[in-house]
This record gives sequence, structure tokens and C-alpha cells, in this order.
Amino acid sequence: METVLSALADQSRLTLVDRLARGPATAGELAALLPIARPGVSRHLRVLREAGLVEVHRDAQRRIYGLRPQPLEAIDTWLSRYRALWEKRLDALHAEIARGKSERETAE
Amino acid sequence: METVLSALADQSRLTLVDRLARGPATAGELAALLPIARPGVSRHLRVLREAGLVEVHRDAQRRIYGLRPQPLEAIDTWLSRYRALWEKRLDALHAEIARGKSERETAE
DNA sequence: GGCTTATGTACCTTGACTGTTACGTAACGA
DNA sequence: TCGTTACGTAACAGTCAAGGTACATAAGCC
Repeated sequence: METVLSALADQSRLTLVDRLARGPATAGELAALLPIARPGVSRHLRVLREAGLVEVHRDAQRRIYGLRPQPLEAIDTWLSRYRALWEKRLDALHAEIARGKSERETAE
Repeated sequence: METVLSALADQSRLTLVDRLARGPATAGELAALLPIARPGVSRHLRVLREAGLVEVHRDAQRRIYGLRPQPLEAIDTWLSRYRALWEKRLDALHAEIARGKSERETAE
């Protein structure tokens, strides 16, 4: 959990993950998205790989990276423990809106 | 987004957030949960505060910390862009189960 | 006014992280 | 086979973050 959050706590890696959500890409394609030199991208990809967020397949001299959603699902699961905290707030808001609306309707 | 993920990418702060999800606590109560010295906890709490994950109220010489769910909601929203990636997989799994294990050949 | 309790800030050290350049490796293609 | 393409690792410098100790602040208590 902490490993995945650490891996995502970086704008460069977030950019890579965002891109990979739309489908696989080669290391070169991914590197083109970032304003840093290639070795830096390689290390970012390694961090994502070690966090289980991406997987690699070789295609001749190319490396095809793809997103592994499992760690993201783990975050989603962890987050679900807190979801009630803001859904309660939203429910209250919705109730407020509904109440205001009905009051207006009965008033008019 | 990156700020919140960075704040959460630390086991100590994750512990604090987990605790605060069950209700407010004083800095002292929170410090007792971590195996580090008090000033370290103060700094962790500051990181959480600057990420908008907690808020503080003074009560005489005590500081009462409470969880602010909004940043967590932001992560949930960000995550929703990826949710289809594993829900598709789960749907396929459910379909597979519903269909029964009669014919299996070119799957995956 | 002192003394204690509760908590934060200042400062320092150490270790990890990010980016760079230089180099290594592996596969394709003329 | 030799050059090119596509990636990665190695080594290094600068920055950042986490922990510790010492000190500051602030409010209650006697």
C-alpha cells in the first residue's frame, strides 16, 4: 500500500500511469512525454514496475509497457474505508437540496 | 493530487489518518501511536495539514486534530478514471462464472 | 509568579530520491 | 559484420525528507 502510494506520489510517474491507462506504450513513447532524459524515465518505470503498477513485454529491442490495475484497485479498497466520510456529507447536501426544493415547491 | 499522495506515502502518516478516520484526537494521543519522538509526529501532522488531510482546533494547550475527507475524495475521483480497468476484469470474471465452466479455449 | 503539561519550531545528520552524463547490451538491417 | 536503434545500468551531484536532541511557546495549576 505504502509502496504503491510512494510510486504514485510523483508527477512524472503519474503522467506515465495516465498515459498507460489509455493502452500500452513503448519506453520510447513514454519517455517522449516527460521533460527529462531517458535514464530518468527508465528509473521511473522501474519504480512503477516494482510497485506492480506496470508490466513489461519485450518486442525485439523494444519494451512494451502496460498498466496493471491491481494496485490501483487496492487503493480503491483502502479508500472505501473512508468513503462514508464524504458520502455522508454529500447525503446531507442532497437532503438539504431536496428539502429546499420541496420547501420552494410547497411555498410557491 | 501529488501533494496528497506524497502525504499518504508514509506509514507513520497512514497510521495517523487511519486513526483519525475513527474520530478526532489530540496530538498526544496521535503521538502515542507512533514509535518516534514527539517532534517527528508534529512534523508528520504538519505535512498532513498542508495537504489538507487534517484540520486542527485548539483546546487550551491541547490541539485537537480531525480528518478532512476532501483530499481523499479527490483521490477517489482521480481513481474513478481507472476503475473500468479492473471492473472490466471483474465483469469478465463474473460472466465467466455465470456462464459456467462449460467451454474454455481462446480466453486471455 | 514559578512549575507542569502539551505541543510546536530550530537545527543537524543521514539516507533516499531525482536528474545528468557516460557506458553497456541486445536486436534489427544493409 | 558493422552501424543504428532502443533501452537499461553505473556512477555522480544536488536536493529533500525523516528522525533525533535541544529549545520555545502557551495555557493551566498551586
